[in-house]
Amino acid sequence: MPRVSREQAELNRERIIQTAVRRFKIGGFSDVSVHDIMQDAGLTHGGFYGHFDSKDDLAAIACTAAFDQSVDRWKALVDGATDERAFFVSLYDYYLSAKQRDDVGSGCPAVALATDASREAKEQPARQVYTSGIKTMLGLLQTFVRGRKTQKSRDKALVQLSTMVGAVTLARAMTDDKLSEELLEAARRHLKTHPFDD
Amino acid sequence: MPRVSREQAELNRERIIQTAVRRFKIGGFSDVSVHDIMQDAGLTHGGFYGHFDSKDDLAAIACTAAFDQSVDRWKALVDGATDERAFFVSLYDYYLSAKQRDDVGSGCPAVALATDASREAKEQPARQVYTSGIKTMLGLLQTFVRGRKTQKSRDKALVQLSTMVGAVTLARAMTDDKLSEELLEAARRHLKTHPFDD
DNA sequence: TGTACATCAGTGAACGCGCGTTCACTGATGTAC
DNA sequence: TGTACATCAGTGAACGCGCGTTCACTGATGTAC
Repeated sequence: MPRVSREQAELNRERIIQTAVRRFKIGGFSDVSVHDIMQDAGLTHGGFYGHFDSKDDLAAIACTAAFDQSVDRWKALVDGATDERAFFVSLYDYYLSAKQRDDVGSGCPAVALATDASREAKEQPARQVYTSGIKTMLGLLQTFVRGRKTQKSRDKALVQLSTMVGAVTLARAMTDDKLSEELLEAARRHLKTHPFDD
Repeated sequence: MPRVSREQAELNRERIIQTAVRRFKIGGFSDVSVHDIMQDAGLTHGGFYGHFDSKDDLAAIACTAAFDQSVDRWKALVDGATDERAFFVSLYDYYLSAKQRDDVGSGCPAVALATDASREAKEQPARQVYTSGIKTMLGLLQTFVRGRKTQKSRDKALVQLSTMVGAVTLARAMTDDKLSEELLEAARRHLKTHPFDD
């Protein structure tokens, strides 16, 4: 059934992007094919180039969408928290949970796309989008660290993100469930014990 | 020139493995082809299956070799250090350096292969090898943490590795050199300021 | 509001290419005498 | 030690397959009157 309404075409485009976000996070840019994404979105591969210039083009767009969604989720945690400490505790509990570890498709793009971004050329839009996504997250973290303009608060945000990203990255790779849980639990305990303003 | 000596054949095999270690760390398991590796090792692709059962087989073997080399490097740092604190400082300075960030082929497999491992099925040998490599590294770290049998020292090792892996992973993905350096510097400063036995 | 036609979103066959793997072949190496 | 022959490490063409991308086609949507 060719030719759908413009409204439907726009919905299809959005569905392709959302599917790409999920698939790229799970499988990486190069292991997920245009055919995979289009089929998953309920369309055929030929129509892809009516929506996007190339697979790389979609990768950059999907990367942008992924960080937008993730940043929105963080902001929702901010709104739901009574003070800075409560924000960080809810962030740790969410970020370092088994749920976020296992549901890669819905999880944080900072973890899922880090290696994919680093393997792209520096000129590739997807890698630049990834970099600016990380900057946004660091900015958000630092905003909620006490004494937010100091070197110490900056370091805190950088180390905090590194620890969270590293813990989830390692936890996802383990075949040993107990060790995987231990990694998340240790990071949670550490970050809560050595709070953002120590 | 077909048929080389058995000695030379063994050297060729070792060269293929070493080439695979470097290439897989840089490009990932699936983006590096058998042809790439064989050519890089100065051979033609057809001979590959005289040495290995499959590409997956090589991936597992290369993963083992990569961790062996990395663990040896850590042990050399142990031998070169006067006390535990000196060991950790030299580890941080080495691990969180621009050199280790930029030379992915020679760098730590825990960072380079983390996402590749996590995208393999749990039954895949390469992922199991990755997991046991991480266990070895954690064991080494914990051995040199004061009070090495406590929950605290275990957590310390887990968090330490997470922070190092996360910082290098993110630093590698950044297109912004200053931010990349900042990530490494913040992790170095943090880990040295909050020492292993705090 | 109804009709005639132009537009264009989506389809699926086709393209050239590189992949992992196989295999008949080559000729130096290894071995038996 | 020298010779004859078997072995087998490495070669490169070939396989079926899936990739990103292109394109002629279809028929419902959008538009002009």
